[in-house]
Amino acid sequence: MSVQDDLGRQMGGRFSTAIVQFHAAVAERVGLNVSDYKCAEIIRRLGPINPARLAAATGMSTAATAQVVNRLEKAGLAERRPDPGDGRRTLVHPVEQGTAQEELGRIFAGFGARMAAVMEAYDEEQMRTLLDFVSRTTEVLEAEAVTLRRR
Amino acid sequence: MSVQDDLGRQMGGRFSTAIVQFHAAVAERVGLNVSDYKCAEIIRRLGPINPARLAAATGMSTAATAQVVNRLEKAGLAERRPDPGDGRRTLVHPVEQGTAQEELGRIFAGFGARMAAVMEAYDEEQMRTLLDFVSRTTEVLEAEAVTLRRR
DNA sequence: ATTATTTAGCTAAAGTACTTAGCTAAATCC
DNA sequence: GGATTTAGCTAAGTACTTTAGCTAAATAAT
Repeated sequence: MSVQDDLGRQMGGRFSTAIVQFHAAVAERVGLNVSDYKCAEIIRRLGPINPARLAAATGMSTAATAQVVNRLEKAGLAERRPDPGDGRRTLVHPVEQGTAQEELGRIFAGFGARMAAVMEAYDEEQMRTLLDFVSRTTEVLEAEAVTLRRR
Repeated sequence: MSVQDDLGRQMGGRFSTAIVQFHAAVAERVGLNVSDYKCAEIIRRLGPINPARLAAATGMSTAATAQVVNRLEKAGLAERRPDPGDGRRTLVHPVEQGTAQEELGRIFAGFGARMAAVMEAYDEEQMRTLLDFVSRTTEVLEAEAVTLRRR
């Protein structure tokens, strides 16, 4: 039972479950379902984005994405605007102010503080190792997901 | 823009999305929805388990869990048996053989091989750091999820 | 230039999954 | 021995996702 095995087990089971549960709890707290919350995050992260790309990023159909955007507009978290360069296209813009955004800010401030406390245990060198590991693992996960879907 | 910020950003965004997407892809590949797949994993990991605990572990209602177990039984991934000690209780047992399990084995063998390649870059000391980080982060995530739901 | 095709996004209807409510049976309590 | 609690299930209602089909704008073809 090596350290590597421990790590693999932890990553595959409790850790990934914890991530999913945490995001589900955040979404619930803000009054969104998990899909809507995930889309809101992507919109905020990738700036103005068109529905097709949003659909591709989440793996959902474009129809489902349109309905997600409908709900996010109602919730005041996103806004549809016509693409000035192409009349067919729509750009979904993030809306930065509003109660939902403020609540999200508070939640992630609390989470950030706790993670900062965890981080204090590591020096610069170790943090570089952690970042490297997270980056590489992300790439493997993304690549595997694509491979699995492609077949 | 410190290494710590980079890590926080990566963890909050791309990494957690990648985990979710990967598990969704695996589930789809095996012909299950994400909830059913997650339950199957928990059943396999925690051995014979009763529906109430399974519901608590996933955050779903016991009613939804009963329906999940119905589908898993049909899929040949789990089996209900009466608890010998308490006639009210049911124990959900994992079923180890079958095509779905074999497919899962193949998928995780491939994933494991790629992660092993990532791991080669680290020595024992670094892997201990990684395991420590993952464990602590898991605890923070679980605690935060509970706190968010409690209020 | 006008028509045909492709592209982007949307709505509507159908299917699937989760929740709330209510039921049955076994164990425990008095 | 009857009342209450506990565990699990089914059924009906709600919500989200998909498939199918539509409209409008851009591009291609004749």
